[in-house]
Amino acid sequence: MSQTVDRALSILPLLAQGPADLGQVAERLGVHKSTALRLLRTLHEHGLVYRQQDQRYRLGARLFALAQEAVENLDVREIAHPHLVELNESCGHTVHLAVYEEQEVLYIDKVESRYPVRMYSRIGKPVAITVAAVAKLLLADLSEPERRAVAEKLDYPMYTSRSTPNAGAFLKELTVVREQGWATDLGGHEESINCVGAPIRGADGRVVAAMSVSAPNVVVTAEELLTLLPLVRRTADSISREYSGTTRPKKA
Amino acid sequence: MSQTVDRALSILPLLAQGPADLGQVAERLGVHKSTALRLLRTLHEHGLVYRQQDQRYRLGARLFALAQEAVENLDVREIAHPHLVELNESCGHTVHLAVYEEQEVLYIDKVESRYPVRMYSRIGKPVAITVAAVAKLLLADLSEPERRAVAEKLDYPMYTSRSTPNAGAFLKELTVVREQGWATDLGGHEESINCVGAPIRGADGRVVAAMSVSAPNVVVTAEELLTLLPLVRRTADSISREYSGTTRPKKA
DNA sequence: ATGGGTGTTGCACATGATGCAACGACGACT
DNA sequence: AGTCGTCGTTGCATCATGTGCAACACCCAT
Repeated sequence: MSQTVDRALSILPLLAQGPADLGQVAERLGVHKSTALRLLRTLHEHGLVYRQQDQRYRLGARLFALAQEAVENLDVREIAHPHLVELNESCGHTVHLAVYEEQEVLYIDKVESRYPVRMYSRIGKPVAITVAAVAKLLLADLSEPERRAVAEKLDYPMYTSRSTPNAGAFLKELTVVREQGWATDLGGHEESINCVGAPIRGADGRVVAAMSVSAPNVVVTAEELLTLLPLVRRTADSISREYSGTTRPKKA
Repeated sequence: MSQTVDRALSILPLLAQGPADLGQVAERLGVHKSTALRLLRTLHEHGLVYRQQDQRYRLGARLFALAQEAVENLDVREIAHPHLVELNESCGHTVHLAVYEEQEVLYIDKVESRYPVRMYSRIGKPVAITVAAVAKLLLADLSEPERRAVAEKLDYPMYTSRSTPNAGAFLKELTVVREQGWATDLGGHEESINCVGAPIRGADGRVVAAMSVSAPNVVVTAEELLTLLPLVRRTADSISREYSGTTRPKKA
């Protein structure tokens, strides 16, 4: 809508692919060098873009700070976190929390049991939307036309032989998930990893987030993991209750 | 430099403090509502801003994705990570990696030993620049006038009684660090926590990053932690060598 | 019904963004 | 050493673009 801003913002994803010099930016934006320069300078002033020694531009530090603050302001996360930790302590597996936004599902919290894995490598990263348990839960709550629209637009990469193959299968799965109120991912993303998840609902009953427990085959079988389902659902419900309590419903 | 973009970008930190509605944004920007609307729409199209059910705006998901990709493109981090893990395994303490950028020092990697702490609460967050070992290392490498300029501009919060009290003390400390090639933070940020750090240098000898090992008093005394210094320095040097090898020096 | 509070649209104006061309700095190549 | 080529930078004239206004549409509360 605003051409100037539009152009400026287009620089960010461009630089996300790697550093670029002024000429490259101008070219890929389709504008004159001087224009690109001014945009970059403005981005620079706001710390979104950084100029390294070789004069090339790359994404800047303020982006982290912003993403940081953004995630910390999500009240669902705030409320859910202690519950996630508790669940993790009682079952020992990895626990995820995710939300849906603009056709994307992304993790906003994670509690990992054993290894001190680089957690940020996941947080913020888009989830494998067609197979993850949390993704199914979040999408299942959309209205039927919305679900259909999203399902059509998605790609269906076959991570494994048990990945969701196409839109039809996905919609069907969503219907099941919607009715049963929980979801699984049995080796659909990585052959040896299974997940069980449950939805977190706001005061109006709509799904605002989803959580899941993941564990590799080598630790527990899928059947064993499924025995955790009641516990997962209880946890999700606790979070829902607490969240509904603090949040004053704006809608009917 | 570009007024429109400048205004648009000013919205981001504003929203970082919490969701806001159109009126609030317009007011705090000092522009007409319709202007704010157009800016927000543009930000929205790029996914940097999200509109929640109550119509208020908050920071959007793409921000994470961008911050994500940004950090993953830092080649120092890529190279350093395995070394950090190794160091962590041999000493058991928390290991940090940080860089300097635009008068700020920020963590870009962290390996934590025991607890599955919410690691992202730190990564990307600005470091306590006047006391942290890594901050001293990074700033010590600046030219003398730069150091002075930065030191003057900083605040010197007294986190503890051993925090760096003022610019003079800080500059003095930087000189020491510069000469000895390593740095410590002995309870300067949190009373019970000590750190030892060493610089990582590029092919041209300039400090490109800094790493440190941190441990609370209750686990090891400061003296014991200092015995790790040789190991920390060796690790930093290994990273430096590897980084210098892969990076083709652009400057003399 | 009525009022105040939102968010939204269309439009006339001029501000501010644009591309050009010329300059300067630096390195490379001969 | 000299010259060419590349890249970033600047000032400027043009007019496309962003701007604020005022009116409208909407929702909720009274």
